[in-house]
Amino acid sequence: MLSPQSAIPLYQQLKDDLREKIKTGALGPDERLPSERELCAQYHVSRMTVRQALAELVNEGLLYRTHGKGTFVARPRIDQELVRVTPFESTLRSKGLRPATKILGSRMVSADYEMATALAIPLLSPLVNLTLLGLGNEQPVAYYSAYFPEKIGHKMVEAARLRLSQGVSFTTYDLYNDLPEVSPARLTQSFEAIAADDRLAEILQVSPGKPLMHITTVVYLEDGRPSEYRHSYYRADMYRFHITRPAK
Amino acid sequence: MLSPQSAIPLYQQLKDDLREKIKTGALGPDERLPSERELCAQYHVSRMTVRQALAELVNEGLLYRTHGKGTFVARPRIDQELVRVTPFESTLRSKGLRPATKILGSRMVSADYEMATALAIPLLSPLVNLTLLGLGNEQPVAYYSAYFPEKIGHKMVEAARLRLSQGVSFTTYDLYNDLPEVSPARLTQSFEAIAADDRLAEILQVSPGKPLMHITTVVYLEDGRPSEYRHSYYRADMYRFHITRPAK
DNA sequence: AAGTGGTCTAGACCACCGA
DNA sequence: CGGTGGTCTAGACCACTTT
Repeated sequence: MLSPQSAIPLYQQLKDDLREKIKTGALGPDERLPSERELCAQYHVSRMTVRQALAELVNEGLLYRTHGKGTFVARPRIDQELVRVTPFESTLRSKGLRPATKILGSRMVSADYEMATALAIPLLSPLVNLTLLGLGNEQPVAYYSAYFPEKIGHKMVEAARLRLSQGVSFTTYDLYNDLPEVSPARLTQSFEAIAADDRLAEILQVSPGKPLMHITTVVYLEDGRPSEYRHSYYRADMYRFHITRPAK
Repeated sequence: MLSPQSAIPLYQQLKDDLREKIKTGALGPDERLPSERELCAQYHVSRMTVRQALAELVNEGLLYRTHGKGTFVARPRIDQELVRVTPFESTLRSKGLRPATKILGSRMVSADYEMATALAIPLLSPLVNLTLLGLGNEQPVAYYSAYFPEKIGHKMVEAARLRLSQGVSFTTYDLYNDLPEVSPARLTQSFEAIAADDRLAEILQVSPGKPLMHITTVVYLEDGRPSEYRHSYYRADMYRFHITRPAK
C-alpha cells in the first residue's frame, strides 16, 4: 500500500516496491507484471502514475515491454549492481589494496588550444591545474591532471586539501560531492592504450614502454557548461575500466 | 503547427520541432523556453504531451530545467553529434584509411566457465565462435573474437559471409542490423590496456610488447538475455574509444 | 502573489497481440 | 474479440523561485 500523504512521490514508491519484488524474486525473470490497469487498481493510483514508474524501470533495464503483450521482468545482468562511475577507493579495496591519494601540486595555468576547446572558454583564460597521485599500498597506480575554470578550481583544491588532511583517499569525482553547488550531469571520456614515456614511467614507477590506460575526460554540468578537463593515466596491470550503456 | 492526424506522435513532432530550433540557433544556449503551459497553447496540445517531449530532450542532454524557474537550452557539448557506438567503418574513413574486414574463421566451441557466466548458459553449451580481422589500408587494426549462442551464431556467420561477399567492411555490431529479430538493448564493456603477446602481435602485425586496447563486451537483448560475448583487440596507435554518459 | 516545473487524476481513443 | 501498451486531453494541487 502506498502512502499518498508522504513526501515521497507515488510513482517513486511504486518503483521501489516493484524493484524490491524483483530483487527478492517475488517477480522472476520473464515473468509478466500485472497490466497497467491492474496496477492502477492494486495501488489505487492513476494510469499515468503507473506508467511513469514502469517507464523509469524500463529505462534502468529492469523491465521490458511488448506492445499488445505486457510488461515483463528482464533477465538480470551480471553487473547489474555495479556502480557506473568506478570510484577509486572501492576499486582498490576490492583488490585488497590500501588506497591513498597524494596531491602532487596545484597551480594556475593559462588555457592552451586543447583546454580552451574542451572547456569552451577563450584561449589563455586562467585555469587551475590540480595533479593527484592515486596509491595502492603506497605504490602509485594512477596519475590525474585536472584543469578547472578558476572559480571552481580554487574550491576543488580546497576540498582536496581538506580530504587529504582527513587522511581519506579520493579522486576529482569525489571532490564534486564536497561542492554541492557544482553537480556534474554528464561526462565524455576517451580511452586510449599508450606506452609509458619516461615521465609517466617515473611518476607511476613502471618501466618505460609498459602499457598504460589514458583516459581523457570532460565533465559537464546540467546546463551543458564544461566544468573540468582531465587526463588520467592508470597502470594497466592494476586497472580495468567497466561500463554499461544502451546499445545504438 | 503539428499534424494531429499524422502517424507521428504529437510529442515526437514537438521534440523534432524544438530540436530543430536549437540546432538552427533560433533557441540559443541558456535561453529560456516558453513555459510548459505556454507551449500547450502554442502547439494546441495538453501539458502531458509537452512534458513528455521536454522530458526526453532533457534526457538527451539538450535541455535542462530548474524547478520554479523554467526550462533552458543546454550548452552544446563538443561531441554532441558523435555516434555513441563507434562504427568501425566510419572510424577508419575519418582517418583516411580504406576499411575492410576479413573473416578469420568460424567454428563451434563449447562454453568454458568465463563464457558460460557471461552468457548465462550452462557450462559446455555449444557456441559459435566468429573471429574477424579489421583492416585499414590492408593493415590489421583490430581483431575480434565473438561467441554467440548457437541459434544466433549461425545467422551471424551467414550475415558476415553475405557482407563479405558484397565487399563491405563490418563488425559484429553491423551484423545485428542484418538480423532484425535480434536487437541489442545494452552493452557492458570493460577496457584494458595490455601489452601484445606473441600471438596478438602476429595477428595485428605489431611488435610484441606494444600497447593494445582490449575490450571485453557482453551484448544484452531487451529481455536482459545476453546474446554475445566478445573480446576485441585494437592497435593502440590506431584507435581511440570515445563515450558519453551520465555522471553518477 | 504570480509563475514555474513536479505530481497526479479520470477519463479517452488507438494499434498491436493472442485466442 | 478482449486485453495490452502507446498516446493524449483537461483538468487539479503542490513546492519552488522570483517580484
